[in-house]
Amino acid sequence: MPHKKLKLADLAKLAGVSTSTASRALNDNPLIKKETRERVQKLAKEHNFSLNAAASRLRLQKTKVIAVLINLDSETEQSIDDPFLLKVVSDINLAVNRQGYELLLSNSFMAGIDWYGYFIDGRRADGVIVVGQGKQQALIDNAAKAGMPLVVWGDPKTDADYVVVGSDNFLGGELAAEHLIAKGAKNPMFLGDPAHAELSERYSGFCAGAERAGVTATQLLKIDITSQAAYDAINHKLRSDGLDFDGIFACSDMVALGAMKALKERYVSIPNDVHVVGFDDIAMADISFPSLTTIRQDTRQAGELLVKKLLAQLNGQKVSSSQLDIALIERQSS
Amino acid sequence: MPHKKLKLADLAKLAGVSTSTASRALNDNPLIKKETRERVQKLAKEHNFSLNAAASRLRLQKTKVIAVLINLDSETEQSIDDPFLLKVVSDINLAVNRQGYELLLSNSFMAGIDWYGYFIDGRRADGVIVVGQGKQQALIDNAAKAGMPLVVWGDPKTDADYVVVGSDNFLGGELAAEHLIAKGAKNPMFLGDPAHAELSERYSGFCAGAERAGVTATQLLKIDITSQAAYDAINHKLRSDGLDFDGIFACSDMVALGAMKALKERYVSIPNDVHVVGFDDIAMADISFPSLTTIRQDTRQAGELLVKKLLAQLNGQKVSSSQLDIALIERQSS
DNA sequence: ACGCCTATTGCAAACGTTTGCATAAAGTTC
DNA sequence: GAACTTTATGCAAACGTTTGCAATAGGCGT
Repeated sequence: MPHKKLKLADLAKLAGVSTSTASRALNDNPLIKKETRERVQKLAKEHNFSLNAAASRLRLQKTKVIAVLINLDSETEQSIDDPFLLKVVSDINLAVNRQGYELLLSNSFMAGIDWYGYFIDGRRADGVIVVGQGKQQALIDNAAKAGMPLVVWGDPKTDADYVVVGSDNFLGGELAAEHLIAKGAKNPMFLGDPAHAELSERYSGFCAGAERAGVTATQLLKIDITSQAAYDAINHKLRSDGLDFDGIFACSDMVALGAMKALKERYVSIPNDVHVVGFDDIAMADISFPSLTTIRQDTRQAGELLVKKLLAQLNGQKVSSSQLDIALIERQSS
Repeated sequence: MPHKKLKLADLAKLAGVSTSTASRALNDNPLIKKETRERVQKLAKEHNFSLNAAASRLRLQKTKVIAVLINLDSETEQSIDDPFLLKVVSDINLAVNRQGYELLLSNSFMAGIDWYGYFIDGRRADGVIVVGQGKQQALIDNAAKAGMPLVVWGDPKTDADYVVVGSDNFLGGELAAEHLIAKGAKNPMFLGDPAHAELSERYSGFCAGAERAGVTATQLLKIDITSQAAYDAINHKLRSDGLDFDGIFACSDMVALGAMKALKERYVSIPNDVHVVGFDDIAMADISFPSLTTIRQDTRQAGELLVKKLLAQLNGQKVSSSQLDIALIERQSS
């Protein structure tokens, strides 16, 4: 069947009206008589008619598209591998769709230097959600200054001109520290890289919480945010320093799991010898053995909020950053 | 700075040429004198000029966009949670970008019933990559019959009118069975749901491999493809049947990890009492303890191939399904 | 000096919508 | 029944590209 493309004019002809009427009918414009509207809509459905989005976007100067820009640190173009990030993207996708928008999945590789030009001037999207603040925020700043509708997933305490949505990382760190110490840890250690905006907050919170609970000397093991790095670092530390810590607050669940593997291989008991707390609450946290105590980030709510704030901006409203609630989920690892 | 949008006509004026010349210059059309081309291009760069994609698409009848359609089984709109699927998407993203295309992330919720109408007639994308055959393939069939440029990630043995790229699932099953038995398993069990096209192949291969290795009686524990379901099912089985198996071939790593958790909680030794083999080789396979022997799927290559085949179709070439190599990665769980 | 070929550029139409404005038909008021 | 309002529809322009064709200029052979 040589399925030939219907354009609005064809549909209008079928319905015996003009294209303007057809257009308005499809948009349920009350200018058009109810019967006419319904007739056109029924016809459209029957013929599987769909508007040419390109033409529509050109005319409307709007795309009904939201771009999600994965902001990776690594210069080397790398695929994302932390399941948590992907979870965030997936939940954003859901929220975007629920609002009737489509999702353009992009990254710094495609968007280049001038995000405003690429997305907005280029009429590829009406607004952008940036996932991951990364270590350098200059490009985000530029885009924001150029007036690009923008929301960033990151640390909401960031003092910047753009809107950030994220968890209360500081509080998460506090909770983790207090929990570890309440469980008996005297020498808790932070595992991660405070160079990241979000992780820096977690680390600060961790130190503050520990101090408040009466532990002044905490360790910091600075590593990349991958399970492999965590595994290697713990192994190395055990070999060189021995077991001079009895609690770990890992900056992410993947990091925690990597650390736990190293501990288990050396027959360090979790939680008896070392208490472990992670961050994120990915699916694996519950499935690992022992299951992982962690700080849960509500990605579902995050997605909703990111999109809501972006759409508000598109509507010309002034919006500000906001923090998501987090919760400590106690499991076997502590 | 009230960054005002440059259109091609403005850029042309700046360069002192007509819009047609400017357009051709940007496309490096040799009709235009080299100097002119370079002058226009330099000017474009300086002013961060970018073409209005909507207008361009309208005129060209091409979008330079590839849609990725996540085909979830569940009627309930659910976010994806298997890290492997997300890995696939991420690698497709990479490959798509490398070809200069953009990626529209979509799903059955947005695309509705008539994929051809939505994506192609609607000028949202030039072609579609469907991730996941799922249990019902009618919609894929319809789209293919309507002539939609299409490649599916699934089981390449599927006898269908559309092009499928996927791993050699049958061989994977065989390798897993042979490996389990070589390691001493007498009563291997398959964990998964053969209703899925891909899993059915894995199961068939598993049975064939076992039989060839001299084990005729294999068990099948039919479960949803989630770690939680695996955990519950193994728990339930241990309680009701006791430990009447000594090898598990799980249809995915997540399933394997869920099963392993149940085993570990009941002090069943892995690999001494039960050998476990998974499928996919997600990051967690290496990080779990004991680390998980598994059949690796090459998602990187998958992404490349999916995109390559789709572009070939767009070029009018006839392409056919193809299989990816897989490999058994031996780790501690066997 | 003329015609012809090549190199470079510009003109104008077309892609398919949406919408301000004009129009036509029908109803209302005095 | 004239003037006016209301209701429903159509006309035509505009969104910003790309490209077939026409046009101009310069070079070259005779």
